[in-house]
Amino acid sequence: MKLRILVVDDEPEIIELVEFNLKQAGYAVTTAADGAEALKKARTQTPDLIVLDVMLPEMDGFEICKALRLDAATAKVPIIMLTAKAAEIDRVLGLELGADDYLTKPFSPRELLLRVKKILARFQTEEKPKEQLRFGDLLIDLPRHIVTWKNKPIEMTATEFKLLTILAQRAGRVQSRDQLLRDVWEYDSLIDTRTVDTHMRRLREKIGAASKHLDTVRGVGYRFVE
Amino acid sequence: MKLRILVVDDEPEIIELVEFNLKQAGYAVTTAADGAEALKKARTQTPDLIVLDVMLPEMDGFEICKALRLDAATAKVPIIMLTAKAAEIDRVLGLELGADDYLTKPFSPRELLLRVKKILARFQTEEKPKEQLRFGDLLIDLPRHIVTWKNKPIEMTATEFKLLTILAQRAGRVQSRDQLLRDVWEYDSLIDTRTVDTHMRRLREKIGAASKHLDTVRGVGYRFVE
DNA sequence: CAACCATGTGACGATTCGGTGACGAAATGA
DNA sequence: TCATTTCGTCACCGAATCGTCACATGGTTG
Repeated sequence: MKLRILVVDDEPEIIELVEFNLKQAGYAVTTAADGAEALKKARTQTPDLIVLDVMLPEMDGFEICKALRLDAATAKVPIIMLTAKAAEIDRVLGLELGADDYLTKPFSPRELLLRVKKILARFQTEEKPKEQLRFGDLLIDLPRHIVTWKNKPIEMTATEFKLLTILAQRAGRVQSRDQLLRDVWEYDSLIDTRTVDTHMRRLREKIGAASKHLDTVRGVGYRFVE
Repeated sequence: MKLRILVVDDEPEIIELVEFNLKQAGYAVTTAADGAEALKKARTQTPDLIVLDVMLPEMDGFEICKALRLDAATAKVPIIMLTAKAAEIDRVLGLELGADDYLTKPFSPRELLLRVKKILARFQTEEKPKEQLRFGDLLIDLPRHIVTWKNKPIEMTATEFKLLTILAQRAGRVQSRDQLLRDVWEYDSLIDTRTVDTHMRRLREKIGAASKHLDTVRGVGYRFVE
């Protein structure tokens, strides 16, 4: 499925340039020449990204941006602003507006593409955290704070649960002891890194057969294997 | 590591001026006087940025630009075009060429430096370090801390993994033993440089056929060849 | 060819690393 | 309050890994 991009600008040449390049790169592009059209298309087509010029007749880019954010249907769509003045950058990225990136004119098509890719990559991978993690017979239920093995509950402490969860959420990726200390214990560890080992041991003990998922990578850290 | 800039122009005065200023600013500069030379150097030296004059004998800047884009090895290098005519700007930044910025002659050295910095900053920050390195049948997965050859995992120790990774990330460039000690062992090595040899040997042993990628450069160090 | 130097190789002792059980402190809960 | 659970640290052990050495090998130089 192609990613959809809405381009908002009133200058036909810019529109043409941007549209051509984005289409070339495999995106589905729709365009709008003014604020009213932009808002309407944003709501009806739910694009994955909006490229928005600041300088527009009637409703300017700032206003459109604000309006987009206020509408629940479009509030979360990433926006890249096009601006002629470097001085406007602060306002563009400011809190009230919340654009996700900006480009100052003149910009090269390649530059635009880089930004588009970067922003889309960021938003695309930002999947909402799953409520349940399942690996074979092992089930981790985050909201319920329950772990089961073959449907049989496994008792464990809060720290152990968090440790297991963090590892499972990054299944496959090796986590160093320092990393784990930061993420599980949160405050910058005044804690001995060996503490992680002890908790891993207790965790392994409790989850029994499921401990086959918990891998030690000597000299590096621990890893959850699927 | 200094950023490398290739300057392409046929007028010696311009070359000299640009080269002096860029070097002053801490860049590594190489120059080319015509299209053929430019293409060759662009491919062999993999500069981080190319400053390209439009007006050149034989092959003009537009053609060179196009040729650079068509070659995978140079397609992603940002280009700043130098042009005498403001009227050419559209073409320079336009669809078919895709230069990343332009300067109209005459330009001041400060102006050039500003552009160079701007462009380099943009493209430099976009590059995220790769999570996977693939060379033929050899795959190095950094976050997973796994190396495979023809999809078959290769066991190795943490040090060996780091050594291989560092070499692979700098594929093609020879690394001295001292360099490797610094980067792999991190602290300023109280360690014998011959230790590197031993680890290279163990590494080669373990990765078997893939060791064809590991080159010894007599008298200098080791190199990862693609 | 001979001497020399850089690198490959195998072996070995030293060190590091992770698993483990134990213990007291801290937190929890009745 | 007291009993119980959970936590962080420690000491110890076996095993994996490391750094170094001595020697072999092979390329280079005169």
